[in-house]
Amino acid sequence: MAGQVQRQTGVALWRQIADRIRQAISAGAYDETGMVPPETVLALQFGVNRHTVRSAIAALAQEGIVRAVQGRGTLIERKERLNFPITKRTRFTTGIGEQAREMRALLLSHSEEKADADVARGLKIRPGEPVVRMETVRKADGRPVSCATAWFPAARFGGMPDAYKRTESITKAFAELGLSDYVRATTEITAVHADEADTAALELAPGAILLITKAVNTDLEGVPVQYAISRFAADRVQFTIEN
Amino acid sequence: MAGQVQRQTGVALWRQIADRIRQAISAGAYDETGMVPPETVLALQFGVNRHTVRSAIAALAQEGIVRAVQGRGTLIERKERLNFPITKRTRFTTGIGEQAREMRALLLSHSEEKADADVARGLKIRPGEPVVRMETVRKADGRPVSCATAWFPAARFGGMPDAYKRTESITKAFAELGLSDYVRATTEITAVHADEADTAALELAPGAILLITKAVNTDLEGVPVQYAISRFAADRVQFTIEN
DNA sequence: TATAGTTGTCTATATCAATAAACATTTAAA
DNA sequence: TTTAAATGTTTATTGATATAGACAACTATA
Repeated sequence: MAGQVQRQTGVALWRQIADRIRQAISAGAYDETGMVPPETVLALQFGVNRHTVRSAIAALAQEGIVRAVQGRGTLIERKERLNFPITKRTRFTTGIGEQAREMRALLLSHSEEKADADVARGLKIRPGEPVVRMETVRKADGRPVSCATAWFPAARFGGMPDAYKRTESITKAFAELGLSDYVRATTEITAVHADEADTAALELAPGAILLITKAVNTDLEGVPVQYAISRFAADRVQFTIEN
Repeated sequence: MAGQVQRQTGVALWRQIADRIRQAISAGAYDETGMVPPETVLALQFGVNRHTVRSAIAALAQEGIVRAVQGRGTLIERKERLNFPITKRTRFTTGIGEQAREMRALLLSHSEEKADADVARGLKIRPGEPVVRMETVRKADGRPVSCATAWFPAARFGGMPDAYKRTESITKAFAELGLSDYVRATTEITAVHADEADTAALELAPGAILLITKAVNTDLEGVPVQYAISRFAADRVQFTIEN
């Protein structure tokens, strides 16, 4: 873990250090001991006071990633990064499903609305045409992985919210509505800092990073059936594109 | 631009606000006027003091994104986000090339070394086999877009650094070395906070986000010819995956 | 030439972030 | 039972961050 922390950047040192340790844990840097190095060692490594390191560790403990035990050291509690393959047949459940014991997909809310310019472009319909909108959260072993907003053409998939709520699966919901197969047409990926709403919904550390995908799924004739903007907790996932 | 800023997160308010404004500019939120809203309006919007907004704007001015003019307002100087398609035939120059006036690819350093476990897995060779390693920076219109570390099997592509330095293109360098075509096999995408070295190399705002790709290119027989880890300035690029 | 609207500067104060040094408490091993 | 090594607590001090209010300087427009 080379490289020093930066001062006067608007990002507190304890937060930079917390981010670095979280990343090191996720990369398996402390797998031999299962513990974070002693506070004094970290303080020396980062060139800061021990109290600053303690603030960082307190933040990681708050996230449930480590647990400090007096006299022993700081134990690593959780170490995860889910892999999410993006392919022509991208499905959440088969992509992440095998990597976690329990998968949940929750429908937070839904509504019928008119397509705005962005949605219309994604679904290749005219702006103003009716679409069904769903807000969902997906969890792996109880931990939120992503928030998503998805739109479907209302005429064809008006029953989507109901079917999704029952099946907890886009694929199964599509099947119930008569669409047995679909493919991923395009995926757009960006990264931003999480805003307040997503920080709460994804149970993130404040100021955390989101990976954002904008995806279009089509039926086998190439007609768009779903446009979705998903927001992933960047420190819990990675994407893999296989060509 | 809904949502308030968060306090006591280790990320200074002026920095959160700078990030939000930068993003809003990039999304085209102020295209009508070409100006950022007045400081008093922003202060009200974000629920902070005007001085805090001024700190944010000062940071953006430092980055060259806006320019504050007394009596007039704060003008938007630069507004960019390059699109980077990831396909079977992913090439940097054809992907980004058309979106910028001038493209440069600079070789910072290179060396011959033994493949470590990660590189060996990528190139499907045995750990310890000789590889050529190159550190490169790619720029669009003078602004750094990405830093990359690339490895090539030394036996086959020992001349890579020299060819790359002359041609400023992986594709052309491969061609010179007898490989007329290659395809992208896998791409892995993650996001992290930039460390000090990348902040400097990419001329980033401190604490900025990096999009990281780990990619393997193979020849037409499927033999790996390149393994590369690229680090992109997240607020300057987006990836598009077409299936 | 006023005037409204904007950015620039100044002073003062409160809170958060970071350092420093010393000591207490707990754990594990000698 | 010591002892070393680790985390926990306390106090004090400094610098960065944020708020508050007032006023100056500049621009565009009525």
